[in-house]
Amino acid sequence: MKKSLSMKEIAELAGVSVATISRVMNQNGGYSTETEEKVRSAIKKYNYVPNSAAKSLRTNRAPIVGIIVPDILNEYYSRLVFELQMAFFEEGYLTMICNTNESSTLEEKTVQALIAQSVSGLILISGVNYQKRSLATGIPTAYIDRRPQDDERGIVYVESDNVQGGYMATKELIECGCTRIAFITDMLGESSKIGRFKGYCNALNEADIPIDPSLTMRVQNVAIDDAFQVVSEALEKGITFDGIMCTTDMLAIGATMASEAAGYKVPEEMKITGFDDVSATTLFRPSITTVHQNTDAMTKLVAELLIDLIDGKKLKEQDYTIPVTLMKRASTRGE
Amino acid sequence: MKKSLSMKEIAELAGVSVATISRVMNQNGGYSTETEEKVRSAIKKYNYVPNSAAKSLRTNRAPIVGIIVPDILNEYYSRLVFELQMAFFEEGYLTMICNTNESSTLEEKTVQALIAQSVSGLILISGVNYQKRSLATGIPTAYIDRRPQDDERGIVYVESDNVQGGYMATKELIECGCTRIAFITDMLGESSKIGRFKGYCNALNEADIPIDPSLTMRVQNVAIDDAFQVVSEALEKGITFDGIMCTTDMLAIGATMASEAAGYKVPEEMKITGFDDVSATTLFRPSITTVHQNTDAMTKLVAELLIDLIDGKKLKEQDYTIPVTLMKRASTRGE
DNA sequence: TTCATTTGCGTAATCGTTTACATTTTATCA
DNA sequence: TGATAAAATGTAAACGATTACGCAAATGAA
Repeated sequence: MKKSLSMKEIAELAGVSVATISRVMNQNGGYSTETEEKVRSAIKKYNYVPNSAAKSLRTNRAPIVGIIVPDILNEYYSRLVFELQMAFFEEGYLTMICNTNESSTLEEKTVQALIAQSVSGLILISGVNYQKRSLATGIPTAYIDRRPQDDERGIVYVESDNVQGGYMATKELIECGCTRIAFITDMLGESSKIGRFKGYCNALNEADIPIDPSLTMRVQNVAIDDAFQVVSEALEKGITFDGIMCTTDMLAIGATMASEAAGYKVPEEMKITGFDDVSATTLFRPSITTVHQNTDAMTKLVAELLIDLIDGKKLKEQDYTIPVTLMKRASTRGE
Repeated sequence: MKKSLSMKEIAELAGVSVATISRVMNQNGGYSTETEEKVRSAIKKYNYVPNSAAKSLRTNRAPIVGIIVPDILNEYYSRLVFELQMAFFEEGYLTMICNTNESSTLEEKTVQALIAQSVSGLILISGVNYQKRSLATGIPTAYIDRRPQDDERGIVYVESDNVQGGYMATKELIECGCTRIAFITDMLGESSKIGRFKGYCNALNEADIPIDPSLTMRVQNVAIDDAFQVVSEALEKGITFDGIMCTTDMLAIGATMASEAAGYKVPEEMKITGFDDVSATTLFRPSITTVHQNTDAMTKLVAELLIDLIDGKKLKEQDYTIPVTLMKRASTRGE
C-alpha cells in the first residue's frame, strides 16, 4: 500500500509552504506565475492527490450528492438515476445512489448514513419530508417525482404534470370509444399517483361520465402479477368495463394479460393505457399506449436546482411541473 | 444550518472525555457499563452523529465502496448493482455507484474520483486492469462479470460459467433440430462474450457441425435495433440458418423480430436463444429461451471477497465461476 | 527619497476523530 | 492492611487539508 504524499511533503519538495500549495490547488490567487509553475510541476511529478477526507473535514462538505431511489429495478427510476448521475458528474459531483426498496426504515438509515458522509446535497424520490423531521436540516435537498405528504411548500420539488398525464390517458380511452373506464394504481399515497387519479376524474367529468368507485382498483406492488390478479377478479365478479387506465406500464401489461386471458380482445373489446413509457411497452404485444415523462428535463432541472441550493443561491421558484406526452400505441388503437 | 454536535461537546454534556465517547462508539471496551449507559443516553438525547470525514481522516479509510458499472440501463447490470448495494449495506458499507456508459475515458475519471474519496474498495465491471495501470494500487479491488484483458491472474474475479452457458444454449438449439446456427454478439473483447463463443463452438464440435465464420455476426451495441439490422441483412444476402444464439436477450429479441419480418416463423422455422434472463424475455412473444445467470450468488460472493480483502484477509481462491441455468421457453420449443 | 499600498508567501490554529500513553480508581491477595 | 495488578478514564498528539493573520518585498505616489 503505497500511501500518497501529503500536501506538507509536496510543499517541502517544491520549496514552498503548504498554504501556497493549497492556494494553487484551489486557484485562490495570491501567488506568482513562477511559484504556480513550481507547484504544478511538483504536483505532477509526485502525482499528488489531495486527501478528500481532510478537505471535507475542514470545509465541512464533500463533493458528493446522495440520491435516494425507491426501486432501482424499475426502469423508470433507473433512467432517472442514470440521468441524475450524468448531470451531477458533469458539474464535478460524485453521486451515492441508494436504493431503499420502498422500505421506509431502510430509507431513514440511508439518509442518516448519507448525512454522516457530509454529502453536499440530497436528491430524494421519497414521500418523507426529512427537513421537517429535522434529520436533514441544513443539507440542501431537492425532491423529484414524489412530493412529501406533509409538505408545506417548503421544499424544492420537480414533477411531471401527472394531472395532465392522467387526463390525456383517460381522454384517449374516451376518444377511442370507452364508456366505462377502470383505474388501477398501487397505494394512492404517492403524490404522482394522486395527480394521475385527479386527471382521470377530470377527463371523466368533462365527458359527463360518472365516476364509479367500483372501477377503482388497488394493488400492492406495481407488478404485472398484481394487476393480472385484480383485473381477473373484477372480471370474474362481473364488473364490466371497456377501458383501463393504469398508473404504470407494468400494471398495464398485467391488465392486458388478464383481459386477454378472460377472453377480451385488446384493443377491440378492452382498451388499456399505461404510464412512464418504459421499453417493455413497445416490446409487449399489443404495444401499450402510455404517457411519456420527460425525464431528461426533470433530472437536468433538479440537478441545477440542487447545485444552486448548494452554492447558496436563492431560487426564484421552488416548485416545477414538467409537461408530458401521450404515446398512442396498439393497446388503444390497434396496429 | 444547525450544525450537529461534535464528540467534544457530547463529552462535556455526558461528563466524560472524548476518548470514552470514542471507545463506546466503536465498542472498543475499556469502560464500565455505567459509563456506557451515560454515554449512550447522551448520544441519543443530543442526536449525535459522528463526523465521518474526521473519522476517515484519522483512520485513512471511508466505509464506502465504489462500484463501476458500464450501463445501468441494462437490466442485467442494474440487477447486479442492486444486489451489490444491498450486500454491502448489510455489512455497513455505503456504495458509490458510477455508470460509465461504456466510455473508457469516463471510466478512468470516475475511478480517479473514487480513489480521491479514499473508498475502502472497488467493485469493477470493466475490461481494464487498474492495478496494473498503477491507478488503483493499494485499494482492494474485485471484478465481476468482465475479466480485464491483460489479467495475469493477479486479480479477484467472479463470473458466470459463460462457456457452459454458451454450450447449453447452443446445445438446446441443436436438440431442437437446428443444423446451421448463427452467433450474434457485440464486440468480442469482453471476456464473458468470448466464453459464450467458446461454448458455442464446443457444442457445435460435439455435434460434428462445422463452424461457419459467415454465421458469426457482430453488432455495435447490444440493442434490439442492431440485431434486427444485422439479421435482416444476412437473411437478405441469402445466408441460410435455422437457429441463432445471441449473447444477450435484447439481441435475441431483435433477431426474433427480424426473422419474423423476413417471413420466418419462430420457433418453427427459426429458433433463437438469448442470455441473461431479463424480464423482457417473458414479456416478449414468443418468450425467449435464455441462460439465467445466478446474479445473487455472484454478487454475494464478490461482496464477501472484497470485504475480506479490505479486512486484510488472505483469499484462498481468487477466481470463481458460478454455474448458470438454461430457461427453456417458446423461442426454441413453442408454447 | 519616503511613506502607503499592494502582492506574495509563510506560520499556526483549526476541523472532529482515534489512540498511545499517563493517570486515577477499583479489585485482588498475601 | 498494604502492595500490586487490573480496569476505567483522561490528556494530548496525530491525520491532511484550509485560511486568518502577519510580515517582507515590491510597487506606486508624492
